Amino acid sequence: MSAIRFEIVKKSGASQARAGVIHTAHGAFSTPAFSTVGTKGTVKGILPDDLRELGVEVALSNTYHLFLQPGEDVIKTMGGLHEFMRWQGPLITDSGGFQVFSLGVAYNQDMSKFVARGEAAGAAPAVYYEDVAGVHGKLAIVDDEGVTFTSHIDGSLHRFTPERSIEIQHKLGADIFFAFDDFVSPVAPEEEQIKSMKRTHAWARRSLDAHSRNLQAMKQQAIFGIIQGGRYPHLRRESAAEIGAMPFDGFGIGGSFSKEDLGEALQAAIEPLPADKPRHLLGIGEPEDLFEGVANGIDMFDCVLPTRLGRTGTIYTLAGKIDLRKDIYKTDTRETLGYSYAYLHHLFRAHEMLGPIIASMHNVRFIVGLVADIRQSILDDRFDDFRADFLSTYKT
RNA sequence: GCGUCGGUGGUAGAGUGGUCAAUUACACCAGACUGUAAAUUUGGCGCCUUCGGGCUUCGUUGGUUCGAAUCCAACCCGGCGCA
Repeated sequence: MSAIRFEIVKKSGASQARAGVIHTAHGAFSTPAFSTVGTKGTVKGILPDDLRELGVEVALSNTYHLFLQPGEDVIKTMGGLHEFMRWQGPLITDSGGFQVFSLGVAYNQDMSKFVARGEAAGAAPAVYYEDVAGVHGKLAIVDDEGVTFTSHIDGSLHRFTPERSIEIQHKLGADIFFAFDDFVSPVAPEEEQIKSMKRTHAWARRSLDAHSRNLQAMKQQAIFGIIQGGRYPHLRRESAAEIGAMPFDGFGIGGSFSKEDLGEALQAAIEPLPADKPRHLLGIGEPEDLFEGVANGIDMFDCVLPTRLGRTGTIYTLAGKIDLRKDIYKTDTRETLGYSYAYLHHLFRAHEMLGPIIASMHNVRFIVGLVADIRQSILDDRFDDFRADFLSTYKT
């Protein structure tokens, strides 16, 4: 039994690309799907009604952030996250595993889930998180049972275990949520990656167990397991085989990648997975990466980039990204959403909040629209052509 | 005319004898951003540079001093007060 139903409508002949529909307790969304990220229960700067008009069908929030503020009990009391944030469509929550990374090993390390071009795995700094937690001002310490962390908001001490993460996610009530996972630096050596991956596997089992003990939640909420394995294809394969054999409703591909081996990592991570369940590539969202993901069989994406870039003045165009704050857009007559680039340029220069709002809306529409076009191209059996066409003019 | 306060890099505004090419903010220029510690953030911002340094700057001119954005004098410009 699963709280969602995944219907595959079309499979591409030439690649692993596929188009489908996922039915949830709060309606359906088409796949490939791009989920906008609303970490704290809001897609920054955009009203739910506007999201819908921009083509958004599904949104993703975060367990860690909502646990800290306002707290899962407040949200449960207010009728659940859908009702609280007034988004009545399909909703996903991330488990907080990523925050273990970003507030733990990656804290103050100028590190993201993507490693710089050419940076080799294994070329890691000489210290790892168990050893340096606290010493280097990390906010999270990981052990096999769970993670102890201090709030980045007020410094208060908390602890997450897989069971606790699931309990919180039950209270939030998203249609789809993720198992609690762990991952390490993209440049950590293999033994660290293995250790972290095994921990993720154990936590996946515990997440599933915790979910299966709540029959009410089982009926309404689906749980996705997360595949780790870093940048080693054989670990990706191993992780996918392990997680893929567990009775999850779908799967997330987590962890870190580099631009060059994204395709290879995805191939290894997806091949062992059951074909009839959806796959979500966590946190990935540049146009070229979306194509790469879909080509390898990804059904769902989420990414902060449309809103983060929009908020800071950069918008997507068919020719590539442009920074509207630059002087050259001062009198640019091109328009988006009915507003000229010149006006947006002015709003950003003047630090008016409408600039980030409109630019975020533009980017969300661009990326969600792109994924919708990708879906159509799969239905029309011309995904590869569409990909080539798009990337021939889009400057990365 | 007399008195008084003041003239610093795009702007505001620190600095009041060496650690000053000159704090800081804003502006400007270039960059970053991939399960959001993010309406964030990094670098540059006199000229030249083999990146060691070199050269010219703090109204103007001259002076004191080993050394001046900082002290003195005259002049120019501005605010205010008195005539």
